[in-house]
Amino acid sequence: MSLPPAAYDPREVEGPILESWLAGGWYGQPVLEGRPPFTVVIPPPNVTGSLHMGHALNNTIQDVLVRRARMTGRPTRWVVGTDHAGIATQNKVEQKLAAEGRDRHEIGREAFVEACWEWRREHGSIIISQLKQMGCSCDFEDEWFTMDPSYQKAVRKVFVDLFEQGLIYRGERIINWCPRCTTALSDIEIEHEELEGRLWRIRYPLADPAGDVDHLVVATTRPETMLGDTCVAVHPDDARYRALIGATVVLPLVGRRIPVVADEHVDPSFGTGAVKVTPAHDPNDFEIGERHGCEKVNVLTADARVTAEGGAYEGLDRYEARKRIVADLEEQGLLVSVDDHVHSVGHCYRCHTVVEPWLSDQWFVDMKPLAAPAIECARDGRVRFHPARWTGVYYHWMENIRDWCVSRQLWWGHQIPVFYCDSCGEMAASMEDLAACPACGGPVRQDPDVLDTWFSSALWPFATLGWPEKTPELDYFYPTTVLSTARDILFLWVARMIMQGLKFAGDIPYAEVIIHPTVFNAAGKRMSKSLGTGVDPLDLMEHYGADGMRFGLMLQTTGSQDIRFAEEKLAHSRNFANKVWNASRFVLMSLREDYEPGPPEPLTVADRWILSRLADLSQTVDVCLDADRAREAGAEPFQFGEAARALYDFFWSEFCDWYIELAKGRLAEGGPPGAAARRNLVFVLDRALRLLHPMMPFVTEEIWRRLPLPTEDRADSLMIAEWPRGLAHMRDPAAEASVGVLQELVTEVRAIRARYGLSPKARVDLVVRAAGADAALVEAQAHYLHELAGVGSLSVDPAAVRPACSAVGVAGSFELYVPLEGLVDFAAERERVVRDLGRAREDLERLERKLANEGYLAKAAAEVIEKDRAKAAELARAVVTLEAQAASLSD
RNA sequence: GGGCGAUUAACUCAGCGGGAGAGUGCCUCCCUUACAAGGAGGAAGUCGGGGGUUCAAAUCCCUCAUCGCCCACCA
Repeated sequence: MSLPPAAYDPREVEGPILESWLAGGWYGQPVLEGRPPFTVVIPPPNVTGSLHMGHALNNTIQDVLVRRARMTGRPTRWVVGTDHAGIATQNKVEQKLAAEGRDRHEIGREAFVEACWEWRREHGSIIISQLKQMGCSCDFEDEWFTMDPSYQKAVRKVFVDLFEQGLIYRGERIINWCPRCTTALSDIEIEHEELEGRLWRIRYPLADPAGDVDHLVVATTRPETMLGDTCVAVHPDDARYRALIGATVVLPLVGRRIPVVADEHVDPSFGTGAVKVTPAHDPNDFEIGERHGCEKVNVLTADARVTAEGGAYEGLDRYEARKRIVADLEEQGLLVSVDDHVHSVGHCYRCHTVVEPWLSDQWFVDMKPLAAPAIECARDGRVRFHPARWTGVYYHWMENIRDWCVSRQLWWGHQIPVFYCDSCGEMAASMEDLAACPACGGPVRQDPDVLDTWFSSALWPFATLGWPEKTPELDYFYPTTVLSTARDILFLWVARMIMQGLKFAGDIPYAEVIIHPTVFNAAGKRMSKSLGTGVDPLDLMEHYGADGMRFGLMLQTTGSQDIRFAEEKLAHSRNFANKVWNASRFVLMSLREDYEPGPPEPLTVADRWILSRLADLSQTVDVCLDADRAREAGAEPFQFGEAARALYDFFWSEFCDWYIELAKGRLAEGGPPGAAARRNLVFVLDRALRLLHPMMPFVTEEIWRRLPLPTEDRADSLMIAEWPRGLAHMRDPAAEASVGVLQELVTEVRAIRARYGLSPKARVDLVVRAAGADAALVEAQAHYLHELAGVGSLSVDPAAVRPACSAVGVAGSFELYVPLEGLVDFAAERERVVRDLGRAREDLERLERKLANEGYLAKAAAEVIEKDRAKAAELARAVVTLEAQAASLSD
């Protein structure tokens, strides 16, 4: 066998591994009755999208869970696909047309929709291939799109059922209107931003002056809407205006005579206490208008220009109209004052244009009946959020839910399956397209609007398993196991999936919801392609490997709200992959021709120690990644960062830095000790690779194949090898304690060597003062001290005194001396010893005070007290030792 | 207006009732036949301020400050 390269090169390795995985048929697994499935649905990325850091993080999380579950033997299904993304896609295609000098109205609806499909064919697979590149083990054989024919059927069925049950209705309401996208938006598609605006105070003259009162003053942040004012409202108890209730004012610039009405909604303390009411352009004003029977005058067109109702201002853009109106009012002496005023302004979440509250006919879903069971399933614990604090956010939204405006004035999307008859006025929702009116047989036309994209994505967990058909997959894989997603779509998507799942699939869509941190850039800004503040995951994979990126992300995934991502953070993950590669290379190269696979042989304390540490690691990883195991252990589930850290520390610090180094001597010796060391190296490495695989699939798979360890279980791929279990019996606290002592001794001797700049080849003698069992413990480790600390002769003596010309050290409760003829800087040694002595005395005093405290002795846990006593005893010995050393050095 | 989160070593962040940790960076030494993308050693923090609970607080409670996010019919 040729020697594998010393450096792991992801660029060379990942491609072929990926090919073999895709060809292997392991990604999506079939129904296997009798075994619990593990199902995840991917949050479907927009077809227009390409991989960003949020996807990289979220899909790493999902893949870690899916890969682990697959190894435990659960049939796994990770449903993948893309979202048609109504507005986003329509905007892209419109931009493309614009670049060609055309627009959608010119080519017509049919051709436009075809252009969208064309876009999808060209761009839709980009993000899917990027997921593959990351190593995501989705079921790519079963890729979904939210506009697939069967998916369209599911969407239509949900609409028709809701319609027939009276849960969908059409109505004229104030909705959020994006004048650039020219469509309605739901409330949660609006992004509010605090902006510095103005508060204008405007004089409205009374039609019939009463005494010396000939006007009142209203305050507004949007003066242009005055064109549509149909009354002025004051609070009924406001003494300033009581006499004016019922009076008539003449609307400036327009001349319309409008009443002054009394309404409880008015806050007398804001502005002037008198509100101009524009029922067609403000939700509150709409309500007031309804209560007082006021006219609704729409003064803005779909693209936010003034309508004919605006008289002289007709055709002006809303902001131009504002300027002109303010100027005209000022000229007429009706502008009382202008003040700065900070208020929050809604923007379109797709194009960031300021939205207009606008009166129009739209379709709404009655949400309260759907919300009730969705609240219930979280209350009774069937659905759990992680971190748990999101549960409260979810309740708050659900309990204050408002009806959902689901119609969009777009062409790309699921067209609303409602047919209107112009002859008899019939309105019918239908699963099949209607050619004639079911009531009168007259001609019908279909509603031209499409449904909110989120209406269809809400069905994702069951529509992708075949619903409304009763498929075996739906029966087996639904409800899904875990959903992992970003917090910004908790309401837009997650909450609605829960409502629709309960309503239509008859069960919750998933039991566990992971709300992962948001990825920000190093400056703490949201990563955004358009702003150029993002990091491209593809570049990261190029430089650090898919494993480096994945592991780096996992290390940073803690319970915190966000991740400030800086590229440098990935370097040590890439190095870690290389470390794993080299450790494996070492273990494999140390094996002999005659190696026979078999169970581990815990021959020495070092063997027992590493096996114990491995058992601990296995437990930690399971508790961090498996919700059931976490609950058994009373721990918070889904601790990706903690699992990654445990893997990293175990592999690098414990396995590489200590165990391999401890084993080297025996490997060179050969014989039964060497054979045992090989068995243990193979066993521990094998299990560690399995535990690492979900987070670092490529390097571990490459090792599995290229450096095949001779173990019993040799699956074709590490991906389907067995997940380690049943290691708990290897726990060995005594071995862990012994190796702890050894580590302290070695570290202390190394520190002495470093202090005096001894060459790595130079041997030193070591004198340790210890008695009884302690002495035996140290003596038993003579050869390790030899190998790891360059100790030549070791002498353990209960009455040892400092040899002349020796450096001194303390390791735990051991006092040790290293004779260094002619080398020792006594002044420096003394200074160090005195410093250590000071610290030890302080620590000891603090502990003694604590141990003398009656409250502490009465109330603290027995094991805590025991631990402190042991610690105090050790410190007391250290103080004695250091005092003696200090004294001996002062001669 | 309501709510949530953050504030720990120069930087980025873990830890969240009983010994202040990691990575990066920095200093010293070492190319020791797994790995220089490495090894060994080291310096570095009154855990944002102030109260409180407790035998014991970075960790729980209150409060203040700063930063970030979410929700809300803030004319």
